[in-house]
Amino acid sequence: MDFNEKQIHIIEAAEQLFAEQGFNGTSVRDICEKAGVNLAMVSYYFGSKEKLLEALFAFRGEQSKLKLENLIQRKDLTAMDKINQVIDLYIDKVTGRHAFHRILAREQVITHNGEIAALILQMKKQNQAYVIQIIKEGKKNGEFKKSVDVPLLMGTLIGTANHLLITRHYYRELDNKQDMDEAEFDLYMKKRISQHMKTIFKSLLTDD
Amino acid sequence: MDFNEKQIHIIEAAEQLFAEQGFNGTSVRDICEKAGVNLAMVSYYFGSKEKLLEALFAFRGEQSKLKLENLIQRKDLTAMDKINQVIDLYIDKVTGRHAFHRILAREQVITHNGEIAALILQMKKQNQAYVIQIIKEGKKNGEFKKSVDVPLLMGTLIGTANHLLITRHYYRELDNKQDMDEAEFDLYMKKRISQHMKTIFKSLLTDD
Amino acid sequence: MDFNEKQIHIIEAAEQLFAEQGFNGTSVRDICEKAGVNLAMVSYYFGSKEKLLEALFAFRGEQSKLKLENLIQRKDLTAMDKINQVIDLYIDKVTGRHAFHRILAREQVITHNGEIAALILQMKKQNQAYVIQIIKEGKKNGEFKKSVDVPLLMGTLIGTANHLLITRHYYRELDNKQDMDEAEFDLYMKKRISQHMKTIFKSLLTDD
Amino acid sequence: MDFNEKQIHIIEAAEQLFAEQGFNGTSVRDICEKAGVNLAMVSYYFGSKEKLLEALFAFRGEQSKLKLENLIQRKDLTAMDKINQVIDLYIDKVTGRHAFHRILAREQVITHNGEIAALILQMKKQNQAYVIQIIKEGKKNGEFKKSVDVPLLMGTLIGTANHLLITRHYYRELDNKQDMDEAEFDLYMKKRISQHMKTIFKSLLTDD
DNA sequence: AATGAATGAGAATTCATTCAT
DNA sequence: TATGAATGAATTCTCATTCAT
Repeated sequence: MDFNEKQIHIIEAAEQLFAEQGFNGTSVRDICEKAGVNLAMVSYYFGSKEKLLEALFAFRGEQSKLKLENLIQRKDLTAMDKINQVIDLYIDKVTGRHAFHRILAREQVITHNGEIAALILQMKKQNQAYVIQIIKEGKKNGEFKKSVDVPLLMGTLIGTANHLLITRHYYRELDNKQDMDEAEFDLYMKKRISQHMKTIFKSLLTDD
Repeated sequence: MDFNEKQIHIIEAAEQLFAEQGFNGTSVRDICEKAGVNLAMVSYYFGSKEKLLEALFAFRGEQSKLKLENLIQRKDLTAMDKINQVIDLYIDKVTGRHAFHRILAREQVITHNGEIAALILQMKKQNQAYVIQIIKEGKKNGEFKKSVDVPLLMGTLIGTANHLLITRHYYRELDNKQDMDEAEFDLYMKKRISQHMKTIFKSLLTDD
Repeated sequence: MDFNEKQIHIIEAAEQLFAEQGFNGTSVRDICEKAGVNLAMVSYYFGSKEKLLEALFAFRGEQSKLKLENLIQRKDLTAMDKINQVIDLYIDKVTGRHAFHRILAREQVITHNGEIAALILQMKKQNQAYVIQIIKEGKKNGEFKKSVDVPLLMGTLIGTANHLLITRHYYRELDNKQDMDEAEFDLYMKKRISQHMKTIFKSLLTDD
Repeated sequence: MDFNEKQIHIIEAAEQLFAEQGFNGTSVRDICEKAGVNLAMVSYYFGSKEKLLEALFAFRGEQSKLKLENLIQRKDLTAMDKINQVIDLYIDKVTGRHAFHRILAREQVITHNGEIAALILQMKKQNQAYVIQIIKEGKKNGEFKKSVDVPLLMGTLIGTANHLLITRHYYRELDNKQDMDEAEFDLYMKKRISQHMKTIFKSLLTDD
């Protein structure tokens, strides 16, 4: 779990490429070229391409939980505020420059690797626990009325954000936004998705 | 667009494997072995592995629109009924034995192929048009009150259904359902997802 | 040695392609497409691709000797006239639309096939015999003085004509004739080669 | 243009095989077996079979010009001597163990590759320039009288030498030299061709 | 007499990985 | 610690040919 600078550099190159081209669509040569390191370095540092993927998951998984942990403990926010921040946090992760979540969206590929599956499961459990806690809190103080299927709700958030991100180029055409530049359109979609998810969460959690 | 029996057989074998292992993770050898045909048949019938994927999209795309078309014209259903049926129709497609939609969920891989991207865009446009029509109808007759971002709502349906399907094995563990057999658990998840999506749609479309 | 219309049609298609792309560079599929016949026809009619080449040699070899035979018997021409006509006849064959001689120029490929080698040898012997006869005649009547290595002289004619034909596009650039159209340039080269070869033959056969 | 020992070894193996069997008739497997290297080495070192051919042309092309350059500058030789040496130099190249010129004789195959065509054109231009210079020199000092089509004369030298080399086995039979061993016959042919070409050049360049 | 379907063998190339240095 | 060279296995695709009809 301790990666040196060069290893991190390789992991980040791999992350980009895996997100863009998939695991099988990315060659070790591609990764090393992008990272500007010798072809043998992946095997040397990680043992194999598959182990590099594991390293990537271990590396990014580590970083993920911190923000949620902090969020949950804040006293100055309502439960709804927190939920909204969770939403934006997820959307940020999915749309952000770290391509990790785009890789997660293709988990199938990875399913065969027990090591990785375990990491993902653990991450999901933890995140879910945080959200459940927020909702519990909201119910206790009367903000939230209804009961809700939290795991599915989290799946909705992740699934929707991922899907819309991956297929955003279709929305560009469907909405006739071809004149926007890439960055502008990404921001536009991000806000739109955020708004949409918040509406959903609010509907499901409150009486209106 | 006219495929003979053998071609369809190969397409179906490919569909399964592409869904399970991704396009790049599936070799022509795999496909031919699964289909029980000679290794050269993919090239012979489709020209290349990529063209086989195109054929798959052309083949399944064709079949998809019919059901929605029929649904929309029924006079005996309320708009909400129709929406609920649309939801079940999608979930059926995603969870059904035709693995086509699981492949769609990895559209990135495919994006580089203009032929396929065009097919998908067209399909999406059409499906969206149907749903918009249902919602319009619902508004007109007073069933639906609120305005809603239909493209994102469709994305929510597809994204959520896909994601939950793909990651369903996590829910097995999260919910302690390890004792259910595969089929039973799939049915359970299907119902749960359906319920969940219907709740979301209802919340967004009506005043409760 | 009796070919029906369809067989001749295939042979002619093959002739063109073999000349342009070589024997190994031409697929049976190419030939059948060019000839507009079913892919199985080459095997059906000729047994194999190699046998098709044999058939081509047998077919064109047959046609070749007639003109020389006629030429030799004419009484109205001097030996020098006849030699000059032999030169033009060869150049015509090499530059003409029948690509047969362009294939001959790549005999190496073919050398392994005894059947074909025998055909070529026989053809060469015969043609040489004709030329030797003309030269004998010329010496007898005092036209030609010198002795000459006839086989090599024939080789010079064929080798030069073939080589210049094959590499004629280089001469286009070397001579700055890029503005001439294909046909015009071919005619220009043909005349130039003819003139050149006649000068050589005259030098070698007469006292000037 | 800088090849290591192993690359040169592969190039030389390829050279032999391309000369014997043509480019299309030679598989990468053949080349690697002959060179005693791993099958993947051709791709590894040259990128592709086609690029290997380019490398071969670049490699041999480089070596070719040096000898002519030296020859032209010698003060102890008459122009005729130099011409005769040019002839022998070409015949040596064509008959020598370096199979490069036998490949050149099949230039058609290669024509589609612009890289190679350019290399050949440049080589031809240069060689021609050298010969033109020798002839100019000869005319200036009164050795040569007549004007001559130098490009065609060079074509005659190359075309004839190539053709006679390629078809030398026919001459074995035509001349009843079946009892000579391979090396002896090659030497015999070489001398004969040399004599023949010198006679032609002398006839065309001088008054007798 | 003719052909569409099928196939086994072989083609070139790419891949992840290893190893001597 | 780092790497250039090397490689065996696997990849997709093309090929000439066969065969049932």
